[in-house]
Amino acid sequence: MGEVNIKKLAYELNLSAATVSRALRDSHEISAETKMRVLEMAKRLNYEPNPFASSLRHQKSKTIAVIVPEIANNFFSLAINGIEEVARERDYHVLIYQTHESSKIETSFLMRLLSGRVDGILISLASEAVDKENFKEVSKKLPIVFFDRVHDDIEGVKITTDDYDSTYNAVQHLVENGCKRIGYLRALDTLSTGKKRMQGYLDALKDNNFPEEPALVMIEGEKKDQRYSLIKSFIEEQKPDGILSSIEELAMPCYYACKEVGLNIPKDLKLISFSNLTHAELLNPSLTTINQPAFEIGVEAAGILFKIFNKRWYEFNETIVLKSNLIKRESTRGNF
Amino acid sequence: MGEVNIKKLAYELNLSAATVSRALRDSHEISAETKMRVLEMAKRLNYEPNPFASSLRHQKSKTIAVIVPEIANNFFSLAINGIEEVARERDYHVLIYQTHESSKIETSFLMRLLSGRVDGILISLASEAVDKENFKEVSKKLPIVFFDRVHDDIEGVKITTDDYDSTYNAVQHLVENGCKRIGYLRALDTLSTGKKRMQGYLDALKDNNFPEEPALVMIEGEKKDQRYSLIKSFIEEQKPDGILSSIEELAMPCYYACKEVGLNIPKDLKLISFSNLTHAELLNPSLTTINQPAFEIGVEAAGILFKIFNKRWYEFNETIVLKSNLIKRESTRGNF
DNA sequence: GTGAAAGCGCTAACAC
DNA sequence: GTGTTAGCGCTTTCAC
Repeated sequence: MGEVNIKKLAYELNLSAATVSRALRDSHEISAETKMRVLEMAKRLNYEPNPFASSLRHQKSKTIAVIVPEIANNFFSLAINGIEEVARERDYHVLIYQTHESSKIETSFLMRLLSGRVDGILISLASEAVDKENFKEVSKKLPIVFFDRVHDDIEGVKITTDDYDSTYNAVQHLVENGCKRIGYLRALDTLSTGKKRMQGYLDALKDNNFPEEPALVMIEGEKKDQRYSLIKSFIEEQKPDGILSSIEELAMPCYYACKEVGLNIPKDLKLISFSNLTHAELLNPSLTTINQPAFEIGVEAAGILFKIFNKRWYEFNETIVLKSNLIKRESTRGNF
Repeated sequence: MGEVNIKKLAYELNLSAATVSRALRDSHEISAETKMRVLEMAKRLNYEPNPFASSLRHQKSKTIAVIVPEIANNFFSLAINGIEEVARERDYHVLIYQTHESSKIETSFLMRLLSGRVDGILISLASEAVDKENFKEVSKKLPIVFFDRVHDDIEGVKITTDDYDSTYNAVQHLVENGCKRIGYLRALDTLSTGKKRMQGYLDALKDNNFPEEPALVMIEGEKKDQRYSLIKSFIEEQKPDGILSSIEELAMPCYYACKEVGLNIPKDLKLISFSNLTHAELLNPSLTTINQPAFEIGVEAAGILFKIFNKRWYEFNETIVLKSNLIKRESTRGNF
């Protein structure tokens, strides 16, 4: 309840509300002197315009929504960081929502946002299978930019990384370092992001004349608390000498499992993973990572959204691909 | 621009807007049948109430603001996670702002929020010296809850951890493991949070009859990119056999510095730090941490804010202290 | 260059 | 139980 409003300013200045409003918006119809007087009074009384009144009037909110699976995640928190910085530059506000990988929650957020609360949406999809129709519905009414976790069947503007190349090159790196049985820890398999990562792995194996061996692909179950035991038995049963993890959350348990099983990384098993751990360097052993430019993805995604605001947004249907970085460290060092 | 509004619904149903509005809010004055009809039509037409209109009417926004130094930080992202979950339960929206430790940016956010855009604020203060007057001004108009990074001179509701005990006990642990020269990496010194951590360190030294030695307290400079070199020379010059770091960001460089200087953790130097690293266990060596209940702090802070909404908020001036956890690992193992 | 009036969508008094 | 009216604060025709 900003108690001082335009009416009050107008009263104090012996002007009409209309004039004050125009002066505040620096309209050319207002004399320099009046503008001065208004601005001064506004400052003196600590006037803050009521955002709801002007949103109601303009049908725009100066607010964007960010929907992510989790905030407490090295990748997403960095991306949000980038988004927030861009938004701040433009005096926009950022609403944040986490889906915890549930498409039901995701959908309910999207529906709620159709009310006009935001001018646009930045979203990284939940891994649970999505309702494509929903997105079509939403994107008819609201500009929406997808980042990192995207789906081919859902049209729209997308910012991703070179997922296919990343896993392809990662496998290549493992092969060069002598791996013969390369396991893959699969995740995000309902999303294009996950499919591309998987395909890069498969194609790289093929190009190296490795036999197809489905058992070397570990499929994550529903429950997150089963990850560790799943990985442990995977390692024990399949005896891979290299593991490529498609998400950071599956790579960490490998460390624990190897310790438990008595395997040495990298002597017995080489490990590489998508990760935005700031201190992958300090792990024991340091982790070879596929490092995604998370901050830049956030900046890019937000940047595109603002571009869309300034044009007719539905003209856009592009996909921008940023490059990830393969950072070689001890976990893949040496040959066998 | 939710094109379907109450007027449209009213028109379709041959009712007045007021009746529709009442039906939607489940008013007791409306007949069961009418309610049914309205609800059905609303669903059929995908009606979403315009949040700005109702905010304007009610002078409340169903939105809270979270102001933190950084989002991409293990502690803050977890806290935000907790906040978001609580907000979601209550159908509230969460705006996010990062100050990058600048009190100027912090102040400008606070001022902008006075417009009524949010019903309350959760804030973790920037380390840069704060303008107390500002907060008094803001908290007159808006409920505000401080968490973790708090300031004694600023009145208000606060959620913190047992900072003094944490450092006191950490020093105790180092002493028990044979440390004779315990260095302290100081940060947040303008805030009570930082002062309490420092005091816990000082008192623990005194209680163990250690001589006062100001040079063993490393004061962080302005520039973050100087952290590493600062720490390196600190270690070389002061030759501490134990280091207590008041923030995670100062502990990580210790690893690099020790490697560079040829010191072994924990054989030559024991290290302990405040940290919410998920995988402190996997560092080389694993890091003994003071683990703050970040998620719970977020939940608690948001919970209190909602309590304040339901009562007369200015009655509150309490401080809630949650306990941190000292998790002993290899970086402080053994005696010399 | 300034003012009066209407309206964005919703809701609460006040009718009946 | 339902309708009429006014107004939240801001902006924008349309007057003058």
